[in-house]
Amino acid sequence: MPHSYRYPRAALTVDCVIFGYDTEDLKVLLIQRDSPPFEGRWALPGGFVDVGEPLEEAARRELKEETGVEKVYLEQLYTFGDDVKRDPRERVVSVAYYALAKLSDHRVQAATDARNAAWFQVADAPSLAFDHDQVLEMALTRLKGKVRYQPIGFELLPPKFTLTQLQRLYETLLEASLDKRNFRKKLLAMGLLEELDEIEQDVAHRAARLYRFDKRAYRDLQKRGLHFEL
Amino acid sequence: MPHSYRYPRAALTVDCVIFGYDTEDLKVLLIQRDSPPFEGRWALPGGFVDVGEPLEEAARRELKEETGVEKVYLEQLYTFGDDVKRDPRERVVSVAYYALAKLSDHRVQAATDARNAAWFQVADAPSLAFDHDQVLEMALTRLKGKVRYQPIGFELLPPKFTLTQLQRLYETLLEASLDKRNFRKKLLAMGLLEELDEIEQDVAHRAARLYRFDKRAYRDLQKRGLHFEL
DNA sequence: TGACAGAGTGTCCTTCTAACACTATCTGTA
DNA sequence: TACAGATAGTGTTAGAAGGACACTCTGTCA
Repeated sequence: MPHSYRYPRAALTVDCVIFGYDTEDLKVLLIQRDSPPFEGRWALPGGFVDVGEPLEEAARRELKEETGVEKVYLEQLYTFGDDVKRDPRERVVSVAYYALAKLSDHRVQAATDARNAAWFQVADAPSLAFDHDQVLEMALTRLKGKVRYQPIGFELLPPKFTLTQLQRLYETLLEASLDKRNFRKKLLAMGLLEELDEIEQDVAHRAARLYRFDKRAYRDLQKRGLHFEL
Repeated sequence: MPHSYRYPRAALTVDCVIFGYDTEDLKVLLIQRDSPPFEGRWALPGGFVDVGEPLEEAARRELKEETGVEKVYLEQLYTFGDDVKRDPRERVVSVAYYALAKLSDHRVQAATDARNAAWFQVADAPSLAFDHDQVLEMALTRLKGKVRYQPIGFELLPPKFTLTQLQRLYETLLEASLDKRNFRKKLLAMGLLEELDEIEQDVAHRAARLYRFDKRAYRDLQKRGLHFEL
């Protein structure tokens, strides 16, 4: 049953840039397109928004359908719609979201939707379909900016982590190396970390103490105007 | 000539939050709606995006049509589309832009498009049509956040200004009072201000020296990773 | 038991931040 | 013409935060 409008309308899509961290590298979740345009090329998960569907819900739905990943904290990134030919078929405006996910929590269900989904190292991701290279780059810039003044880094680690893991994560995101003592001093001084009575297991050296992110302290801090600043 | 699609589509609009500063208060540019829905109510300037039109261009066009204001630096704010009933007529997704304009440069052309347009003090703007109260609030939050680490404040002043004017502007935006000596020290140390050989005219007290924003120095700084931070 | 791998820990110097008050200059009026 | 009013302009100091820096501790494995 076709739907008619007095004037032609752009199609509306959502795309998701999902970052994950793997004790080593920053990763991004991609799918392989199974139909034209860009058949076979890798792309960000995403798709068309239903007319009765909230934008963020559409993003979540597509993400789950295409990769099996769910329950991530999505944040709106930007709406891409200045290039009217960004989709070769017709005018498409796309609202991009981004998120941080713990890789450990999100083993990808390959080919849920008859599609291939996989984590790629951000550093050597393939060239993507549509303008998704641009979208990814913007998400990365935003992530790097945001991590400086909001402790979002915690989202990328397992619930219990060592200070060294946390430091490595920040070093990866900020592309800088940080002083161990200063890093610890600063983070502990913020009071956002809860020291646990547990230590790492199964490592071939002295085991490090485990910490947990103290969400309550974080919320309290936020109300009084947080200054995070690494 | 009607246009048909296999699935129903949301309509796409743009809205503009234009801030201006008036040596006293922060203002926002509003229009009065001349037709339903919300006939007679004040709203943000904006309207439907043409299918072949880039988003930002649509925002600029609507802004000019409805208020006469042009040549402002628009930045994308957010895309509102989670409430599917935000427009009572049908599903409408709106991409919001915001901008800073010098009030002196932009005397509003009243009723350009058979509509009333006017600057309102942000503090006592009327309740707006659609979800525009929310949009305005978000723009304000963004502006306040941004002003801390990017010297956007300069956009809101005439090309030549005194340090006191600049300080008042920041005090208005940050809703805080700043120490005169510290403020001057810090701003001058950044090297973004060019001291002119001119002073204020027609004031009933000692005339203050005029300054200009040094865009070249700003661009140079930005490349080396700007730290503005008031 | 010794070599290896990373954990954990303090001090000092420098820089930035915040608090603070008086004199200078111009105008307008008595 | 002088004085009252209004705002311009200007430095110092004390405390806090940031950044540089190196060695000992603890566990594992060969």
